[in-house]
Amino acid sequence: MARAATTSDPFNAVAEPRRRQILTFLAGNEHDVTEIVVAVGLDQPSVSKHLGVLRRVGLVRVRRNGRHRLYRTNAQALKPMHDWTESFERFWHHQLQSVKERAERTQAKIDRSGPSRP
Amino acid sequence: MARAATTSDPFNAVAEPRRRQILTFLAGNEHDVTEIVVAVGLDQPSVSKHLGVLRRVGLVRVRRNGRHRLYRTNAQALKPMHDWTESFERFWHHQLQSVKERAERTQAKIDRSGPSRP
DNA sequence: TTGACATATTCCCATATAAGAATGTATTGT
DNA sequence: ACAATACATTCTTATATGGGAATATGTCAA
Repeated sequence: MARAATTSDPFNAVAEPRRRQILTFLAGNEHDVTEIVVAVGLDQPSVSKHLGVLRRVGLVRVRRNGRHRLYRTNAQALKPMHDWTESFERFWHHQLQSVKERAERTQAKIDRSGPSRP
Repeated sequence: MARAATTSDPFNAVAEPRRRQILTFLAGNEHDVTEIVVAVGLDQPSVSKHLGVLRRVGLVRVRRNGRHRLYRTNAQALKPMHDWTESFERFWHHQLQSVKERAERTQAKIDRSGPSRP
């Protein structure tokens, strides 16, 4: 069996680099499909399929305007990912702190050993 | 072609729910493989394979202790994901703000229309 | 050395995709 | 109504897994 469907899991939907690229492009401003095609350098059907995935997991919203469809990133749908990664924040702080302290101890040792000589 | 290899992209490595589960379990405390097997309810070979993926992308570190291998989450490797999602933070704030303002306008309209009646 | 225990690796298979090509479907302008 | 424009969908195919089973590797204890 393979992993959970990209169509139901934001983590999986975002695992595809092109889709991240699209989400970044659509953050802030609406764009129609043709503009997205130009921006990401993929053919139109591929873009439409990626947009379909993003739409099904709620990562983008669509609005119709004549024969154009205007897409934009629904940033709120990324908040769960942000929250999940954030739950590790205190650990990477710990680790960075450890590295820093070790470096300081090492430096102190060097200092105590007196001036370096050729 | 399929997506970027799970072995080279942290986003993709984390797309698998079991691996997220493992990372959460290994955050803060070291655990050997048998403990992980019990914690996530998978068979040992599957766990070892997931750990292999996580190790190759740097999301976990290993330390050998006798015949045991102690794994722990390398939280720092999650920071890029945190940063990426965070770049959308101002947009979801905007959107939440819009929702809030619309609600307030609606409420004001209701208030102006006078007390409700049966 | 032998055996038990802890892990990793390999092989096989079913499934999920992503890209590419071709085709279908609206919607607008004339 | 008709052609053109803008997208979506379907079909096919090559590839990447994830799980299960079996097996290999490594390390400690007696």
